[in-house]
Amino acid sequence: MPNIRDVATLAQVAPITVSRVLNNPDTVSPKTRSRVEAAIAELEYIPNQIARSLRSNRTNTLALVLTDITNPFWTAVARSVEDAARGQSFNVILCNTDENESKQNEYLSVLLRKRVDGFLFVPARSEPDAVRSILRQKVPVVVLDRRVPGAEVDVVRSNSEAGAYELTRHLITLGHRQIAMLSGPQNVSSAQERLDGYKRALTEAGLTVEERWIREGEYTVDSGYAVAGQLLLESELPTALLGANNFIALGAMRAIREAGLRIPDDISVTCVDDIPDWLVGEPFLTVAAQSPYDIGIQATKLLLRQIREPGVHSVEEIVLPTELIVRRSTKAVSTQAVIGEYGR
Amino acid sequence: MPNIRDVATLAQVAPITVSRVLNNPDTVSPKTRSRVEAAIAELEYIPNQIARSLRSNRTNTLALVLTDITNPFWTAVARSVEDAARGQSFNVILCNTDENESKQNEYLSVLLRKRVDGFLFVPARSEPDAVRSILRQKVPVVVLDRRVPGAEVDVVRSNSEAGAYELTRHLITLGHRQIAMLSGPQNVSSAQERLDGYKRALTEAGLTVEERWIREGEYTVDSGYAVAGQLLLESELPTALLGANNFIALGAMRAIREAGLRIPDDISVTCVDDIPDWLVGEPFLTVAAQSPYDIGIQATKLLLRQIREPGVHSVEEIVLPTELIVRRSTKAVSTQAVIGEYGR
DNA sequence: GAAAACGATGGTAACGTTACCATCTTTTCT
DNA sequence: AGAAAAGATGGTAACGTTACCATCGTTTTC
Repeated sequence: MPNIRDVATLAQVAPITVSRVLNNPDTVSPKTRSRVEAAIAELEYIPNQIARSLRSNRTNTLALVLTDITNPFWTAVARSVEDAARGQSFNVILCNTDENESKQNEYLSVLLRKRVDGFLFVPARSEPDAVRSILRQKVPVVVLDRRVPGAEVDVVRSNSEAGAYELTRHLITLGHRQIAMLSGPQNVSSAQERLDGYKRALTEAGLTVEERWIREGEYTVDSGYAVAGQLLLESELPTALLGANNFIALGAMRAIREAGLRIPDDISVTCVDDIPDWLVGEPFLTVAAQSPYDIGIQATKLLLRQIREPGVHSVEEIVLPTELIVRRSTKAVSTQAVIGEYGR
Repeated sequence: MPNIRDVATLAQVAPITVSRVLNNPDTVSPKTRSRVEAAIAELEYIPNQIARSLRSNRTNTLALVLTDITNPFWTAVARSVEDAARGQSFNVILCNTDENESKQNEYLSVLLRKRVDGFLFVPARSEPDAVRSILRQKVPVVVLDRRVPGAEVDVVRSNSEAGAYELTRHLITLGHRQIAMLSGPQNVSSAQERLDGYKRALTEAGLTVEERWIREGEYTVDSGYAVAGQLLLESELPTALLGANNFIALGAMRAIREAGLRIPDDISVTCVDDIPDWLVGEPFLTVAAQSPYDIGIQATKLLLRQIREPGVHSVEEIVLPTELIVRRSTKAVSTQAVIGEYGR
């Protein structure tokens, strides 16, 4: 592969002149410039960004470290981040951690070595150490989807507490009293908040929070399937089920169906996180929808601002609302008369 | 950020010795090594991969250039590529081209400048120019999902022709005679092949290929919606509809539903590409499923082989089978007795 | 017409790392 | 004991680019 010197030799100029043609064409006389451009074309010269990065300390690359691109929520985030980054001529390195801390830390270490210009980061746990290890190197970070108590860092997330609260209220309004909460891992802030929202709705409605209806699992289909399976073995079944995220609910739905029960006739099912309606023929799940595309856009904006304007910024926390979308997976409890009113 | 020289100074050794501790620890005496390691820890030194890459001509980065990460098919490919790359300590840069050629070419140019070690590439068109522009720089490439006549390049793809053929046969066996083909863009090989498979099945069954049942569109939900909408305005409606990919079928399903028709009672719908069953509560679409995860794994393996063993390789073409999965979106034509036999 | 300003171009060094060869010390062998 | 081999460490240069300063020639200014 030819380098800038080869071009310079062919065009009979100094390497620096070639550099100028590439970066500040106006500072080179038209005559010389066209000679250089001809040489570039003839050699099919492609500037070496590695060398540029070494000089400039800029890679024009962002790291997107998330749990699992396979979840449509994260797919949408990834798409929006890539869109926003592209517009500012940044590329995106994609990393799936599967909420696995050692995998996550390995990624962070490699990415720091690669000198990415910034991180869009979904920490596997609420503990601030991982985020701090980035901040300590003075590399810009924006945390997505989760809070990290103890770290001074920009965060873009949804209002999980309110989302779970509204869903629970929706179920209560439909007459449900036995509402199971399939919670996410409690060392993740969004899972905590969703559990909090569930509890608040019950308490405000004058109902008691019963521990037997609360089950903790992972944010995965398999975990939702397993935990719901367990729940369905009990003598008393819930009339409604709140999944902490879409995957948990999908797994639970499978378990429910395999147990020979019908949704929503026997059990209502709902969750935080939507599944894009164009993905499923007829959208079915009642959900508290987040706006993953927005989250990605906003986070990338914040990150690029940190990169472009170093100096000290105030720490930003952007909390986006969730939207209750009532579909066919929830239904009034048959044995009870209920006023069909929700969302307030 | 400290560099190798800072570490060397603190440990009272030469920079090269620090380099050795990092890359060939055995060649340094235990005494010196621990002194260096202490200095590394104290300074929180992070080796600069940029400088390493400049010397070694290796970035340990792959480019994944696909059409749209939002399509679950590509999501699965991306996931598998990332998994396979991680195992060999490579990172993946993700790029969405939306089948837009200028976007694609811009990406290729940036990625070549970044000196990625190889490309996993889904070309927007069948023309070989884009692939050739990479090959000319002697950068390893593997093409995904599509053939590129005229370019000597490794390809990993599904047998689209057979997939469409089997689906069409399935429909014919169910008694359908008015089978519409919502085809993909004809400058993409997979779309051509799917149309070919459709035609072959009709011809072999002694049916005539009627142009009015063939409509070309993009591989998107919106396009499927629009094209199907058009089709439904005609005086004679098809009894079955074959979408060239999942998105086209999903769009068509929306159009059909909005037209007040029922699937499969009024129209059977089917397509190439599955939608992961764990994503939808109850899988509904009859499809010719590809194996996106496999495609990604195989392609990454081929690419890493090219990278690891430069020399000349024979050009590989890996064609994976599709699998006919019959679900509830297809049904025998009511007015005709039909033998319920498919797939041979 | 001389001084000043400007425009165009080039030389050198530096970004951080490591390959190559050189040097010095220690161990092994006869 | 002396020579040879092995082990440990270092100096220098190079990867490809660009910042900084210098130089040269031309144009502008009074």
